[in-house]
Amino acid sequence: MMLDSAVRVFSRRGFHAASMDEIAEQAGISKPMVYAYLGTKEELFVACLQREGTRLMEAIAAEVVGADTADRQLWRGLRAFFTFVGAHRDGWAVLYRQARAQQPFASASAEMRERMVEVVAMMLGRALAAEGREVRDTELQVMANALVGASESLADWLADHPEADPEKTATWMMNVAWLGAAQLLRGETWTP
Amino acid sequence: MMLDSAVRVFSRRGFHAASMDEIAEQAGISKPMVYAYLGTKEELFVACLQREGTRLMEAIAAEVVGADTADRQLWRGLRAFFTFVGAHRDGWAVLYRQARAQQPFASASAEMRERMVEVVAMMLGRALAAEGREVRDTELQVMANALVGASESLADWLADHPEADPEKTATWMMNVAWLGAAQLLRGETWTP
Amino acid sequence: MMLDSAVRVFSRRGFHAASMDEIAEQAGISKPMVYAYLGTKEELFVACLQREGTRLMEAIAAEVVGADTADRQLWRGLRAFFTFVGAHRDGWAVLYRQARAQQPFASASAEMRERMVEVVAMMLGRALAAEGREVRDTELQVMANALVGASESLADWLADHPEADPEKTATWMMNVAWLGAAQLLRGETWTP
Amino acid sequence: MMLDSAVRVFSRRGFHAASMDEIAEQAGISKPMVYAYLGTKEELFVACLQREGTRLMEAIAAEVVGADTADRQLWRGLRAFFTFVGAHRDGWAVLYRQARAQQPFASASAEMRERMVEVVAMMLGRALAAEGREVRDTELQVMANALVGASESLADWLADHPEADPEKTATWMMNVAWLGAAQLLRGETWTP
DNA sequence: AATGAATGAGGTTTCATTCAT
DNA sequence: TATGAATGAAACCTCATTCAT
Repeated sequence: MMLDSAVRVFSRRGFHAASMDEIAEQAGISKPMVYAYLGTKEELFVACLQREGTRLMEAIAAEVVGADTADRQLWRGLRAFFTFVGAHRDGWAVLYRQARAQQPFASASAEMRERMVEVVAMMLGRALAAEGREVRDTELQVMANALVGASESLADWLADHPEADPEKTATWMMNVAWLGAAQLLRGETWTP
Repeated sequence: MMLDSAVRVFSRRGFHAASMDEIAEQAGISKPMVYAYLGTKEELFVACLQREGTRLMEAIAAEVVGADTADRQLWRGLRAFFTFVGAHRDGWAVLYRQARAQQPFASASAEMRERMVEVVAMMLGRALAAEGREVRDTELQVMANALVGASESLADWLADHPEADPEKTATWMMNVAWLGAAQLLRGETWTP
Repeated sequence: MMLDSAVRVFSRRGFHAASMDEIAEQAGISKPMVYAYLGTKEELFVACLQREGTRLMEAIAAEVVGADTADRQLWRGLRAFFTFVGAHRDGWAVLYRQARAQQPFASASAEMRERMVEVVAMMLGRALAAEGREVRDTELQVMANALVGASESLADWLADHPEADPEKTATWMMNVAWLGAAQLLRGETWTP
Repeated sequence: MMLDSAVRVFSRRGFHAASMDEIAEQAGISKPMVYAYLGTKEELFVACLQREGTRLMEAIAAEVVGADTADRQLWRGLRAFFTFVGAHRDGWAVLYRQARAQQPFASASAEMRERMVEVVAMMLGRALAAEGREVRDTELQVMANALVGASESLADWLADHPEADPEKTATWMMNVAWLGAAQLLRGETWTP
């Protein structure tokens, strides 16, 4: 399928170095077709990004749904995330990294990220509410942001280490996120 | 100065969209001079990256030095980091993001990041040793990676929110990193 | 045709001064087409050289074939050569001259010339053998080299003198080559 | 000296690839000096050409002067020529080759060559007159042209074969020129 | 799930050449 | 046998993008 070829080429070469010629060739069709169906190179990239992004979101949502407590929600979300990234090693992570850096996609990817952060923030918010506590929204945002950033970072690490295990990575991430450095240093651990 | 102009243009446009013409013009000199002094476009970008990277490292190192306990080291490092990023809003964060995505610089920036992660890992390792505990090296790496990732993420956030306060951001980050979500949810906080 | 334009422009301006822009314009197409079909500027020049060289070689070979004695072979070869050069006045001679001087083509053109010299040397060798005589190979080579050089020289002269007659030039060359100055001075002549 | 450096660089790199920077560096002075004393790159090349050309001419003239008969004049001229070329292996031949091919020097080098051809033609003319014979001027020109061309060719050959002996080369050339192929094939030789 | 052929526009890079000292 | 620093101009090459079929 066309988008698959595009994702592959964009990942391998990077947005700029990727040529429409190569993408068309990979897809086994002619360039004008690519333009007819997906439009401009930029639009094509955005299309790739959105498809992959949606898939990721859905994968996570599907997993999180069944959990009740905050920590189990977080855990399942993380596991789904890393599993997805691990399964699309040179798809998602690379594409996403590009999108965040390349000027014309900054907004598109920022928006996606925003959605993600929002979800995490909401999750944390609900957990707080359940404890009868409340936190200013900004703090929640920042906390969520940090969690997302840490996850992205480990996702990159995962994409670069083919031998690494997604589930184990998720566990580590969960520990860092849930317990924090202090507890970890004290020997506490969180296990599913 | 020439590097300043280059940093500015690279940040605004992105590596590829940045033209040597614009950089030269910004610097108030002619293109051949840029080539004479900094070499190729790629070399120029690397030069920018290195200068900013070095400055950042130095800023952090200078602050960390005076701290004794692990948490204070972490705190001071974070504060220095966010202060620096806040002061160079469209310098470091953007450049660094680019470097990580753009093919030819992937390795160079990966190396820099590796150094950073290494430092954090070492810090955590020493803290562990002080507690008489020991952890497998990979786990340390992953933990450090997560912390660095979270910080990068907040750095981006900071770069995108001109009104945000670096020191406060650092505090939040410290809380997330040190206490973890669980403690935070319980209402605990870490304060300098 | 594209190669024709290229030959024309290369001849007029010289390899370096010739611009791909001008070649494309002469051919009535756009620059990218030139690159698409013939490749790099260097490759384009080589293509010109080879086409013209092959044509020349074929023209000579076709004529020489029918001759039996050494002098008639030489005569026919020379006639074919000068006729060809006369008919492509600003093609072959100029291109060839360039190739010999321009660094990147030195070896390619040297090779072509070597083939030519080899042919002449072989012809002389056979003539000698027919007379029951034998000569060291180096001497044969040098002699052939001299003949080829003399021919090249007259070819240049012919290219520069539009009014000159190729066949008459061939006759002169034949006389010089076959009889040598001594005989010519004595009033002897060789006629077809 | 400046011209020496220029000759060396032009020979090694070719006119175009030679950079004024390298020439100045070789000469151990600064570029503006080169411009101050020798002018433009083209003028510099012409200056090289003329100096070397003059030296060659003088070397030949000095030798020819003492000879009486035509064949001895020719012989001495040839010997002087090849000796000179042999002694300046990568000076004269390469420079001259370039000059003949590179557009802006075509006329300058043609003129030099014309002088040479003229001298040879005159020599042949005198020899003919001494024999009481007379030939149309054009024929004389063409004959001289052929001789000069053959010599140039062997000069190139000599420049490319460091082990070759100039005097022996001159002898071969003399034989070809004086006796012609027919006599050589019959086993006749000319010896000084 | 058409395409081959064509192009406009732009970018990096390199030098010959010249001021200002 | 002055020079360091600067530049204008131009050349090669590539690619996203579109007609004409």
